[in-house]
Amino acid sequence: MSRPPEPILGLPTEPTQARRFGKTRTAQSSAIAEDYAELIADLLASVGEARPTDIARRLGVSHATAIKTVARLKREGLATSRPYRGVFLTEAGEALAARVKARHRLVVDLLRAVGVPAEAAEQDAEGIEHHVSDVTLAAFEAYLQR
Amino acid sequence: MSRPPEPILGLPTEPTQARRFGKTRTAQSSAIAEDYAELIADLLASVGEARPTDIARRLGVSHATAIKTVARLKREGLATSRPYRGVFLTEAGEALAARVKARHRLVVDLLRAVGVPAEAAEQDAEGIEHHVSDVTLAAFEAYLQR
DNA sequence: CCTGAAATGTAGTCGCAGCTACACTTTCTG
DNA sequence: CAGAAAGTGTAGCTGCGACTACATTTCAGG
Ligand SMILES: [Mn+2]
Ligand SMILES: [Mn+2]
Ligand SMILES: [Mn+2]
Ligand SMILES: [Mn+2]
Repeated sequence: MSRPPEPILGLPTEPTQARRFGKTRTAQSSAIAEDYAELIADLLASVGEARPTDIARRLGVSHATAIKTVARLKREGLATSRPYRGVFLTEAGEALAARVKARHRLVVDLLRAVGVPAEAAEQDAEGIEHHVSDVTLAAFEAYLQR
Repeated sequence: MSRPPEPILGLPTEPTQARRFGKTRTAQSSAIAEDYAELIADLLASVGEARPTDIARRLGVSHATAIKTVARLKREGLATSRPYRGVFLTEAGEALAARVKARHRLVVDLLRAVGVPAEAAEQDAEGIEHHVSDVTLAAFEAYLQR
């Protein structure tokens, strides 16, 4: 007979903590897809096309890396592309990009609102955004409208 | 002759954006080490030892994964361990754990302060914490003392 | 309209973080 | 104190995201 999960002083319960870390890992694995979707949408909107080289330069990675990751987006139904013809977003990809872009803005705004300097806010938001849940996002929105 | 880097409407300049994404990638690669250090310190403080199985259960990963990652921490000079004898932190590891723990608390407190519900704050902080720079952290602290 | 530069694609390698399976050691317990 | 249970370690596999090197295709200037 195994002992019942005895809670430890100050620490969350074991399954609770495991679930939290697990969700964080999941969020992390979608982070790159989110950034690609957002960036591709931005490029399509501002310059009319999203070429692998441009994506790569903006992300600071090699073009080979960008191309491989775009292949993953295609596998996941977020993007389309044909050889030598640039990258586009599917409906799902555009929807993701829109959500991600709105969230990005909100996170930056919240950081600015609590006194974080502009460049730090932009920098940190790039990572933070991927870990902000809908509940938290709603709280940010409420806070900003107060 | 290559065209001068013409800025694009609404988008950050190319090198700026690349630098931001790069820093985010770097932060991400230290995230796991940070969580391990914090957790090992917590276990040592609360139950007196940090066994691979406990670490694994708390993180929600297999014990094999925990052991491999601890090996990486040892390589990086953050932890020590001997076969079948549990894991300990080096001075560097303890210093990291202390910083990480303080930052974790501050992030949760900030989220709570702007109206994020308790569980969402705890959950999201687990990922957010790894992307909060010192500048942002200072701003959080100032805000909380307003 | 040719040709060289730029972009694109592909192959192969690496480290990390996950997993399962299995072997071995330590600890607990009847 | 012997055997069972629990913990530990190792091997081998996967996918991802990064890289370099090289081959191929497109495209723009002369
Ligand atoms: Mn981002
Ligand atoms: Mn973003
Ligand atoms: Mn964390
Ligand atoms: Mn933490």
